[in-house]
Amino acid sequence: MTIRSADAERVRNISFFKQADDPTFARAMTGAFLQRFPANTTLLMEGDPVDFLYILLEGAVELGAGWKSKDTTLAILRPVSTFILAAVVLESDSLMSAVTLERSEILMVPGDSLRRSMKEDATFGFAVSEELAGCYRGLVRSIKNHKLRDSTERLANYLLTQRVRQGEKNTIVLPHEKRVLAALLGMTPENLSRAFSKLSDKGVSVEGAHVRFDNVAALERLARPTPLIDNHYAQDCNTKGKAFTERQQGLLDTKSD
Amino acid sequence: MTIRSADAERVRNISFFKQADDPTFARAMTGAFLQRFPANTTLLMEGDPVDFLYILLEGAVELGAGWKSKDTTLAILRPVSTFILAAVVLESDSLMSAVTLERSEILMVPGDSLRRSMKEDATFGFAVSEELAGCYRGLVRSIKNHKLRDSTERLANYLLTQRVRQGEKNTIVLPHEKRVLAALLGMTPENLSRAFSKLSDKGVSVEGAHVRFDNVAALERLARPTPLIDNHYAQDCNTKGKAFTERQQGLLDTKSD
DNA sequence: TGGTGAGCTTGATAAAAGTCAAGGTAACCG
DNA sequence: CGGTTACCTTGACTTTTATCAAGCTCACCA
Repeated sequence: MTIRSADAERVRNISFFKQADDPTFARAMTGAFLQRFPANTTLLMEGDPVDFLYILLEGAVELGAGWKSKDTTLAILRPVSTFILAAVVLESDSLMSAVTLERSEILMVPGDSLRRSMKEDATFGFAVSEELAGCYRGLVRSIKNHKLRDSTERLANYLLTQRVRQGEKNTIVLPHEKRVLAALLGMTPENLSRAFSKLSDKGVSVEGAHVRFDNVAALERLARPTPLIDNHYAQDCNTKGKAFTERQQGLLDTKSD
Repeated sequence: MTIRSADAERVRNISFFKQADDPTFARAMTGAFLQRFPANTTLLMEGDPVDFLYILLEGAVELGAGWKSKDTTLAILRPVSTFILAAVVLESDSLMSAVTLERSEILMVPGDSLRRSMKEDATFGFAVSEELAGCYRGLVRSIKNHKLRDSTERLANYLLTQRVRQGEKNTIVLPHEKRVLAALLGMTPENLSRAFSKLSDKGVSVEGAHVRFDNVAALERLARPTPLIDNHYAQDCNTKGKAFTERQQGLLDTKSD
């Protein structure tokens, strides 16, 4: 198997592999291999059969979809993220396309291995169910974000989420190009610019990828973040003493399918 | 246990219970009870802790969400459907509210029983994973439907889907009030009316809940249905010889969380 | 050093969807 | 049977978002 042990370690730390014991983990990884892709490589097109679970270890991947000459971005993934887990579980065709945005390293795990491990080890299977449930809830959040908020409100909440993740400082660095950010927030680059200028009222100033907050209270008054939509903490969280992961995802952020 | 055997039979036929053996099924149903609710009863509010898996046996339920005085419908469920499965698996709070639209019968299954069965029986656990994966894909379809199509296109595709499900006849009966249908399709009742009149070009005529199609070809030319968005067959389907269920759902139709 | 191009912004315009107000129809009920 | 009510439709208007067309900035490079 062509996997460096450092990579194996990172994969093991993914929520649903963490709970697997060693033999199950080894069996789930049977036939897995690491592959490197340049930027702008299409990994998967809509409708393609899905043979592997993809685990992004380095780089960035955009999940998208198109219809009648329109295109839309469904999620931008950053390491470490898995994608098309749902299609793997169902042995069905992909509903989205996947394209690298940067040079990326991706671990490809054969669907058969994963499904077999799930069927043999109920604990591991349950962990995958938790992962799928978390992904589902991420999409519910996305839909709420889109249907209940206008573009300026979505941007305001995105900025506040980034601020929390980057340590509650009064400046943040945008992790994507603005056109990518616009796609992620479901608007055109033009409207992203306009949304930023609407937020200057609320003490938001932008210079390149740097955003400064001079009046967080005013921004929060507009944004009204809520745990029922915004998942400020993308890492593991704790409920009833049991650790599990529920990632923010889909149109909001990182990690999908 | 207060469950009629006729109801037990219907529950057993739900995709992910069908695959369970009898002892597992019995264990998953430990402590389950049937409850009747009048119309317009709130079963669950956003943010409520979720203690039960809900299985709708009779009636209709709307799943919705709100923010800042706005409200939106995420799905309309019809029997037999489960809901808030994802929250049950994760033992977390509901991200959506659930309200009966009609007098309804609902089987409430304790979350503990379900989770325990999943952890004890890998086959059952895998079946739940398949269900969650199907739900996830239903939401992906919903998002694509919303982001890639305008309201008239969504209506056109909805009508074609109903036509397939109701037997490819040239008339169908709308299964919901128009205002409910509007919510389901993500538009206002006013715009639903306008969308219907835009479709009169394509041979669509409406009288009350009855819709007639006089030029299906023209309608399809506008609607351009695709299996990557529209799931015409809400029932079980077959892939690689193995039966599994992938329901259409979310904003498109029936069945959720 | 001056050109080239990608990314971003700005303004003008157009399309899509929501809002508000009025009216029509049909079922239900006193 | 007349009146109330819920639902649907229609028209005028507003808001939101997308589109198109310039321009601007800045890094990169011949």
